[in-house]
Amino acid sequence: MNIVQIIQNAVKQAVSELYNVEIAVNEVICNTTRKEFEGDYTVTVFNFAKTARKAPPVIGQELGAYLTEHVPTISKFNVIQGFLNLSISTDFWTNFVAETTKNEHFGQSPSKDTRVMIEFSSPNTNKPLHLGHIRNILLGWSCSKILEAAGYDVVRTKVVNDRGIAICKSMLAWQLFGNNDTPSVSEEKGDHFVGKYYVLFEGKFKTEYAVWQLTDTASSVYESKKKVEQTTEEFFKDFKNEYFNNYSDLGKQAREMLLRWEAGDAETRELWKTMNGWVYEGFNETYNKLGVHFDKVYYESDQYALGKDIIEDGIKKGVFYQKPDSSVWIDLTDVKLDHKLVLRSDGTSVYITQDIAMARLRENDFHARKVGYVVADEQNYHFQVLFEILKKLDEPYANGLFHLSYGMVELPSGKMKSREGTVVDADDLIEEVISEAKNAASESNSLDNFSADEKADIIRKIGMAALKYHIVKVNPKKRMVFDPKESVDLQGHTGPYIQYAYVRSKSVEAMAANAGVDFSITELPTELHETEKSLAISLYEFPKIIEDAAAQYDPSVLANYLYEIAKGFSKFWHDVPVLKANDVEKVFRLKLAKIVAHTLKQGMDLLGIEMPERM
RNA sequence: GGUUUCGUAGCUCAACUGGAUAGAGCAUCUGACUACGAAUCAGAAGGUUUAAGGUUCGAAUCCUUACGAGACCA
Repeated sequence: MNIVQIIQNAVKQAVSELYNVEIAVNEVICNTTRKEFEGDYTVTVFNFAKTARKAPPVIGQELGAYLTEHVPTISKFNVIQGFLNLSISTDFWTNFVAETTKNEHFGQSPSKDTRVMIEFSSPNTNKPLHLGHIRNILLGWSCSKILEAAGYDVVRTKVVNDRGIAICKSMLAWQLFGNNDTPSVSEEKGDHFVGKYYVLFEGKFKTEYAVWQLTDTASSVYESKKKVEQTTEEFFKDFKNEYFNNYSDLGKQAREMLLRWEAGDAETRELWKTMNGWVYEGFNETYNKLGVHFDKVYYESDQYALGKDIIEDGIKKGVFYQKPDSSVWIDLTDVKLDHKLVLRSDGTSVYITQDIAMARLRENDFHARKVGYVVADEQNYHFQVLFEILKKLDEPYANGLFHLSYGMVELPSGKMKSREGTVVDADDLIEEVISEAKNAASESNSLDNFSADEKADIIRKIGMAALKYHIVKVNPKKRMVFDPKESVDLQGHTGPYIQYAYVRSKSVEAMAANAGVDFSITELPTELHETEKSLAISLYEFPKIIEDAAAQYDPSVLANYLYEIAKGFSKFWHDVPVLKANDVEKVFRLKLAKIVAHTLKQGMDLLGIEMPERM
């Protein structure tokens, strides 16, 4: 049992015995003591003051006396106002360090016997990945790793949005203007290549639209449909979609292509396969650079027509109802949501229908009892609705659904807008952080002894750590402002700072081994330096931090914790000598350094960040 | 218009979910490399937690209102 739980249980016991009041264990507030006070853990006793009918300081004294008597690891206590500060005996911490060095799996929880599926990334095939996708991918990946460490059996999936009008636009533009060009001929990454044609389509369409606006047809449309006080400019801005659907030649061609695709036209399907193939090659390259992979990829094209049987099933169960125009709806007013359309009157499905179908498909494949979707918070409402519907349909995994909702990424200049060309491309960004790491490395000579390949690999790890840590340290729920310049910072609260602490801890270990330190010494120090103790206390929390991060689906909890450890170690490094200490202290401090190294490496791995052995 | 999330140092983020004097990093200023590695450490300065009320032993955190920003739904 964890020391905090021991204290909580003992307090519960004490309150029951001393005051005849029954409280729940989790009502006992027990935190680490702030550093300006003496003690390791602090119990807040105000809560019991009312029911026990005594002044908080008195209760503190009485509880303190009880705890030091009944819990052997508590050596002494002091009371300030309603705060009971408890000191844990030194040998508890030294033993913790000695035992943990033997535990190669420190931080890994035992199996929870539960499968969890986590869906992330889920890109469209018409444009390359950008900064927003990077946040999604890093969150999804690190959550999946953290859940694994917390004892879950994790399945990673993505759903590729590979069909629809958007990809038809790219296909059409390539057909019309591509001259049979290919990514390999033009030496472009496949996803960028296809994205280029999407942009090209939009450009051509815009020109076509502008020309049309000068025609008589356009004028008469404007005159007959304009709202009061609406300028031509405003009107045509709003009218764009309608123009695309009803007047545009390019729009007509794109829609015809979509119809041919849906009809299964061989030539169209062939082109579609080829172009999506290029995109996947490009995506995979980016996924590899980010160090992520998936266990199962689903394609929207495989299942977009599914879901109708589910609708019928739902109508039979009385979950859905049909209107006279034969459209199908669900009434969610009982959970404070609206009536929601699940099947159009023409029998075509809507987004949510496909999501229901997808959920069932994956249930058949994996039987996961927890299912998470990593999707930006603009879709909060959508997932609320989806989850309610799945609950009403009584799906077996319905109670384990969660939406890992994250805030959008903004630039210092505001939102990213593809139209204004302010989108930060994923591949560009990766390249940039690595080249920045290279600049920094060239200023020091610490990498001089390495081969060019080794050097490049270390620099890549440092650059990627800067980028990934910068993103993953922010609470997912919050919108974040991303300044590309800051993402390549290598000092302070950053990934490379943590890597540096790790590298130093490994280097002391190596030096100790070279110096022939006698590791067989089992004697432990009887007193601890302040920085040793606070480091030990922090390290002790590692398993709990992983559990917390897993429970909240929040990697930033772990990221910030690892920074604390690295910081604690850096201070320790400066404050206390290791190799020059006496034998008992030397061996103990090396053990402490070993646990730091283990914790940092494991922890960063859960964030998807690699550690260099030297830097 | 309705629903909803958010507002913390100049900037980017924390605050153990209601606990002690709101903490870090960057930027600014000052110290520490002939030292187990200076991508480091120590220190200074920086705050009426958007504003006003309320709840209580105790509020950045909960409630109400206003202002500001974002998202979704028609």
